[in-house]
Amino acid sequence: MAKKQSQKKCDPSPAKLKADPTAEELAKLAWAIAHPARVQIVRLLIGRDACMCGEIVDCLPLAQSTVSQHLKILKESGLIQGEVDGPKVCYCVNPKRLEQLKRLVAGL
Amino acid sequence: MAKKQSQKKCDPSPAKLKADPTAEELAKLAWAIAHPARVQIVRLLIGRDACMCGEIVDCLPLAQSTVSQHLKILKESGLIQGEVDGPKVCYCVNPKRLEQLKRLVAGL
DNA sequence: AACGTCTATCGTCGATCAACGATTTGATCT
DNA sequence: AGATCAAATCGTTGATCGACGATAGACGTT
Repeated sequence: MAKKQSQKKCDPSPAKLKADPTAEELAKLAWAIAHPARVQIVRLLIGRDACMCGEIVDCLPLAQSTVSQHLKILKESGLIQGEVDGPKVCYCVNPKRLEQLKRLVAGL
Repeated sequence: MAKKQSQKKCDPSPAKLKADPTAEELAKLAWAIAHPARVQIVRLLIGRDACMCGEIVDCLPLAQSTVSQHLKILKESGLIQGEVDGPKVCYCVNPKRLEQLKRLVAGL
């Protein structure tokens, strides 16, 4: 008690908690939904199973370019994917990635 | 702002995406763990049930002031709480808030 | 080929984050 | 009181976000 933890470090390795791939993975996925607009987009896609960019723009009080940016962030996280369908792009959620997010959060 | 978007024809019930408190709530909680260091802090607190700030600093490759900032963010999200214990501060997770996060993510 | 539509990207701007060192605050002990 | 240690806050810096308008690219249609 009241002993200075100069020797009793929390981690024996000097690398400390550096090597924690799941922490970065979870942070990355959490970051994807760390904005109300992106949460709504994800929910929209889950509810509709698929949706074009234009529809999403119509559903949100944001400019088209802003929505496109949010979609890009979501795509980079792997939570959603968009396949080109002619002149349009059809977005849908990536179930595996969504499951991974749920698993990581549930495992906290 | 957003005074020019005149209710497009996205959905018969546009109010659905307007007032969406859970989206903001989820975004807020997700934001709290949207950084690897904060994920590690939360895990640390869950694993130890309680932890002093100094211990957390020793566990992370970050300066004390930086850790303190992350703790502040986590505290503001409600995910953790710190009670003053003499000269030190004992941090612990807020189980209710953590449950809420898990529920919101699982409910996606 | 030219046009119109849909989407992505560019450039900009203000606001915020993340990191640090230095300093201040707060509580305990001698 | 004074010394000491723990934690929070201050002030700064560089990087990134979030928003937008404007523009460029891809594709089907005329």
